[in-house]
Amino acid sequence: MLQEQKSEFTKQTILNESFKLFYKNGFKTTSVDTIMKTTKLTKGAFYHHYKNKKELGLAVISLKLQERVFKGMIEPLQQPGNVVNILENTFSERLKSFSLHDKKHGCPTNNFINEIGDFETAYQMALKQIIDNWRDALILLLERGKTEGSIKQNISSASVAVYLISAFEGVRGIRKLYDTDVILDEYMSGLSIYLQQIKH
Amino acid sequence: MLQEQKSEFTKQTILNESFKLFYKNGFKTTSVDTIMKTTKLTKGAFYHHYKNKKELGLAVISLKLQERVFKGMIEPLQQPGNVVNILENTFSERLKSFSLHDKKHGCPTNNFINEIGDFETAYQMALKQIIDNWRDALILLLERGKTEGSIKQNISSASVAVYLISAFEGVRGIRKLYDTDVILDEYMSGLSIYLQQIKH
DNA sequence: TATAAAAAATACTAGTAGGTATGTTTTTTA
DNA sequence: TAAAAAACATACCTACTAGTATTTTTTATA
Repeated sequence: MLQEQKSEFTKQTILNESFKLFYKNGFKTTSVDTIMKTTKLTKGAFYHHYKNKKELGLAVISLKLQERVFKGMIEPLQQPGNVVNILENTFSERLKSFSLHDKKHGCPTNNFINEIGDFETAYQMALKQIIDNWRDALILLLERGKTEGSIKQNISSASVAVYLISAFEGVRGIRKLYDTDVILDEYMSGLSIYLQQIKH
Repeated sequence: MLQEQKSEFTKQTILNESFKLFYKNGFKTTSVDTIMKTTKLTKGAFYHHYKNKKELGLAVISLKLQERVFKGMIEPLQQPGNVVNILENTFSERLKSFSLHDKKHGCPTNNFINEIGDFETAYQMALKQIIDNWRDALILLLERGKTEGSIKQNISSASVAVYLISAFEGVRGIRKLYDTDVILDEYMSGLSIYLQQIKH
């Protein structure tokens, strides 16, 4: 295999395994040794590709988490159709689509935010980028709804966007405490009530 | 000093310092050594009063966190007055009352939930208790509102309760990423919009 | 006031953490 | 095909981790 391809493959493998382990066991409490054991590689390989654990953490945030939020929560907003329907579908369907694993361990982005969002500026900024992108995409959709007449004119799109994101991330955490989906069903019903209010 | 009093004082000191350090730096990443250094006591004292770190963690959850949520978010719900006003005041005033430290580090309960809510059943259950109490208190208030005619009859109190809690906990995390209170203002405005919908 | 018991201090263990120094293997290139 | 460079492996270092064993100090009690 070409050296460049092989090297890139190794780096991606480390990144992917790291994401999984951070998601399952937390960032700070997952050691470089543990990561490299799952990749069947050694520490030498790790420190050849990444400067240190911090650089890996930032890579997981700006590559894995960013992509996950984009595909799951932002891209679905950019379709044509009724704005309120898109909102309800995006938030509800996303929740329904989660595996047991993903329900148990919450939102990987929210986990990072709560674990290291107040730890170092570099992490803070990388995570902020994700939320800002999400918020902006929601605002854009809500403004389209106002233009099309499906969303009330007198409500602040930014406020609705932030409230929607907050509730979603919040319930992803709270669900960790329960063994059933009752809390998710209640969330979805609570979301519906909210969307009724912003509908024109 | 009486032995019993002195002993209880020491145990409380360890508990209080632990809460502060867990809040600031996380549970898993705060060592028993670090805790005992701030108390000016030694490891011998710690392991005399607590079986292990897990027991301490559970004590912080069921004593410190429980009390904090009760005083800040449950007790204010149990006053007489218009239900919608009580809800708006409780959630908004609480946010406004937070110090810079508390804004920076989010909600200590939510931090525990996201860090170890999926780690061990014992933690899960202790944390679940807090959320259940909060949820129950909100449902009780909303049901009173329905009886009094200030809250719409056809909305599920449990759903509204869960959505309110989720959004509150969610924004406490997200605020960590920002250096300003803009996100909190947007949350509060988004909350207002929600409460308009459930008002009769 | 001697003795027992509780509270706390000291010294230690075995295991894990991030990171480094150096060696070996593989691939590229001249 | 030999030398250079990149990819990866091995061995190790220092600092820190939860927890234990033992000793000293303080307090209660007979």
